[in-house]
Amino acid sequence: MKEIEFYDTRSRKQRPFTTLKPGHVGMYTCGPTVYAPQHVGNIRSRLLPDLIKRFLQSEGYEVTHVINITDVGHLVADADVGDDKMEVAARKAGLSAEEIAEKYTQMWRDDCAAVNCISPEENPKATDHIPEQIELGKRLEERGYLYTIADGVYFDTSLFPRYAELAGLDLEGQQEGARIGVTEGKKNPSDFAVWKFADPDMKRLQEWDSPWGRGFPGWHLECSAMSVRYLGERFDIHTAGIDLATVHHSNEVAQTECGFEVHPSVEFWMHNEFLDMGGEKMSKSKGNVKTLSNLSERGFDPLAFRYFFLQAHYRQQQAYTYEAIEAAARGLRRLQKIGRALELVEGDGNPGAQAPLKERFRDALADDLNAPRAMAVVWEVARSDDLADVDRRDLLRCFDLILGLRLGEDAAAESEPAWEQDPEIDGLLAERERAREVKDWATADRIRDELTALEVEIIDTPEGARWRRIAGHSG
RNA sequence: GGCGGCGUAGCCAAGUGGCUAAGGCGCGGGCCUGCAAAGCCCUGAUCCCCGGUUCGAAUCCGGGCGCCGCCUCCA
Repeated sequence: MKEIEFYDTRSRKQRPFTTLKPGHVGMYTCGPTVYAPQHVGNIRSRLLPDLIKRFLQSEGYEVTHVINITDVGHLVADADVGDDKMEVAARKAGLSAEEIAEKYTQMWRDDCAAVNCISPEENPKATDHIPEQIELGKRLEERGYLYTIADGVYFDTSLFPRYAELAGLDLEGQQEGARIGVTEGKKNPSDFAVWKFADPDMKRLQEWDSPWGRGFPGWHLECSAMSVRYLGERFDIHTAGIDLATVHHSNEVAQTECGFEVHPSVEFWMHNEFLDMGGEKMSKSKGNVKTLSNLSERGFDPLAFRYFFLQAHYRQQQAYTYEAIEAAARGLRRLQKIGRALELVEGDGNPGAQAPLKERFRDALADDLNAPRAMAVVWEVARSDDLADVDRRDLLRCFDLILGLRLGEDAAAESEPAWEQDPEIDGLLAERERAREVKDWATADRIRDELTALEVEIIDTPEGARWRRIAGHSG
């Protein structure tokens, strides 16, 4: 049994996992901005905390997981005052910001359920916590960290010596405005808005009164305010995509640690790497597979994405290709078949025989969640000739508590997709059946070829011939 | 300009100083099946290039080449 170790972005190393409160883990995850459907990269960022949670639960920890819903803000660019992702989406759809948020929040939750994520204990919305955010802003103001300029109230990062620590920034070397316009009046390039003033000429759908005037909170404020509200001023794990580490999380740390005078506010910063889309920008016009529903439309089980996720280490960029997803779907299906067949085995297993495999699986995950290594153990069990079936069954059950691949699911409930019917095709099939009865294989094969040309696949079963459409591979 | 990551068999991907370089998918071969599907078995790499350290390197160091990400309220 190895000690559990996780890589922590702040200390830039893998170190033994410890908790602030014995047996309990507080974990915060930066959740979705709900103005559009989530893409597969977002889902990867959702699967990381789910893996952490399942693993730690299997280790006996009680995990309180909080994922926020960002349903306000997000300026598209400084140049476009008032152009805000929520607002733009709402305007386009002719809906209110709340309706847009509701729609995409639900879509996100459906996606999470489709990849079998355990629901978080708390799933707070930013707009439901405006008072908490204002309260934190006031604390920062009282402690002298804020200053006001034309478009809002800003945090002076030069007053927080540890500002560059999390992201390992070289503030001197940063090129302000390298990718975005400079905001007039900021004291330091890294300063960020805690509260933005509403543009008097542009009525926003979402704005609130505050001690600093009417406006809306800076994006970073919500995560500080809500993590403290639900997990306390200090908690154990904070997860998100790696892109958020540099700016968002540096700012979050600044707010929480300055506002509440604590350090460190987060024990383990765990960031997942991006999917490598091969330099190809995801776009609907290109028909690139990029959302979970796109996968479903192509006939893939959404859990194939979960399997795909488990095949690579979370801190490595993972190449996202059609081929890889197809391979994952196939691997998943085979594993599920094995798991389901083993569920029919009766009897008790032998814990002694299971122990070594269990330990290797567990130790792989204890080593900064090395899921690919754990999966190798899973396959070893799935295909083992040495283990008794009861032991293979028990082991896969145990593993699947963490994998979440529904390996032992009731075969009858899931089973094969329903066999299809169609007068024309059924007619050809009947003709083929007659040919087969008289062993006229030439005719039977000719009909098979005809149907194959129509993208129809014939499967002979003990109950007779069945058919189904071959999943499309276009795009 | 600053910061970070990667380059291992056709594809995805573990391994980061020393057993025969995990695992999945595909390809090929075989078994089974009239054929096919499913299933089962077998099968493949000396680790981007060059130089160095070492008894010994995919694994450490230096130099190339190539790819990707962050520095934007992008996962």
